[in-house]
Amino acid sequence: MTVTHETQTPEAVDPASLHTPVIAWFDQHARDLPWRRPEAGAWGVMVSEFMLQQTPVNRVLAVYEQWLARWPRPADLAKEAPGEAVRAWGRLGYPRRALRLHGAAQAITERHGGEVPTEHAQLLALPGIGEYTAAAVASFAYGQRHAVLDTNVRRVFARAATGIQYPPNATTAAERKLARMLLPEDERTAARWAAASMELGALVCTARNEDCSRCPIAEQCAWRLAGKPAHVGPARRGQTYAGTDRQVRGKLLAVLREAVTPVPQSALDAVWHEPMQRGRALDGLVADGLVEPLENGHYRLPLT
DNA sequence: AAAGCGTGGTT
DNA sequence: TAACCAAGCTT
Repeated sequence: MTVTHETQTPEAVDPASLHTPVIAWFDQHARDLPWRRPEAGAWGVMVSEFMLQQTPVNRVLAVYEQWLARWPRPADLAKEAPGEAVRAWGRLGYPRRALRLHGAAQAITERHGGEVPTEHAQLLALPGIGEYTAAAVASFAYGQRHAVLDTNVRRVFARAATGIQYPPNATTAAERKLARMLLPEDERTAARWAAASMELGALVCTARNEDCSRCPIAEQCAWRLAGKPAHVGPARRGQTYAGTDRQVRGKLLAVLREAVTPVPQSALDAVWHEPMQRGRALDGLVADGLVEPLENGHYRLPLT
């Protein structure tokens, strides 16, 4: 049987021997991020998780602060027009996240009395919340015991436990099983471990230019002990962007974000020369609920 | 289940 | 410079 990078058996690792050094390292080196402060609350944690989906911390910080100042509770956002959420989202990218966060705020207001739900299943049922975000909110905001598998943690586990440079493109059952095996039994320790292992991946065990000299578990790292073998397997999915519908959508929505009043078709036509692709992109934005077409041929961010 | 979905900094 | 990378979700 061929052993691929996806089915490779993890080295025998003693979970407990990882928890203590990683958590101790976290105590020393954790960044002071606003959503980690007590006053952030579950809503702050949830907002940060939406914004951090595929978007770097540095770009999120300013928008996060403005967002929480303007909408300090889910109900505050829920009563706004969805277009205001899209506008406030600014240039974070993937603006459908803004729409979903707005929808999640409405659901929280209607179904959960305005409080971010504590149960993983209830979180998972909210728009824009998947496996990772549900676990992250439950763990970071409520101190619960969940395997929190984001790209950072997956990379740390791939290296430290499995001995490979990069995890598979999509999260596998084997990764989930490993994450559950490594999760501390004690709830408080598990929540600490989730944040600590993620931070380790973000600051030290990075995708490129990892710094093993600063790693608290370098001596136990299967990948390092194996001589840091180079990644084998399918290349990571490339994200071509230039000339795609995504780029056109971005340009169209940028015009609408800046506009205070509805925008004429001509203003949108100016952002892209090719009419077919331009029309397809605009139709897509309307279908997604990111843009509202008016009777008079003008467009705006959605009021409802 | 593979593809689509933004944006900008780094290498 | 083109490719890679960044706390994923949805269909």
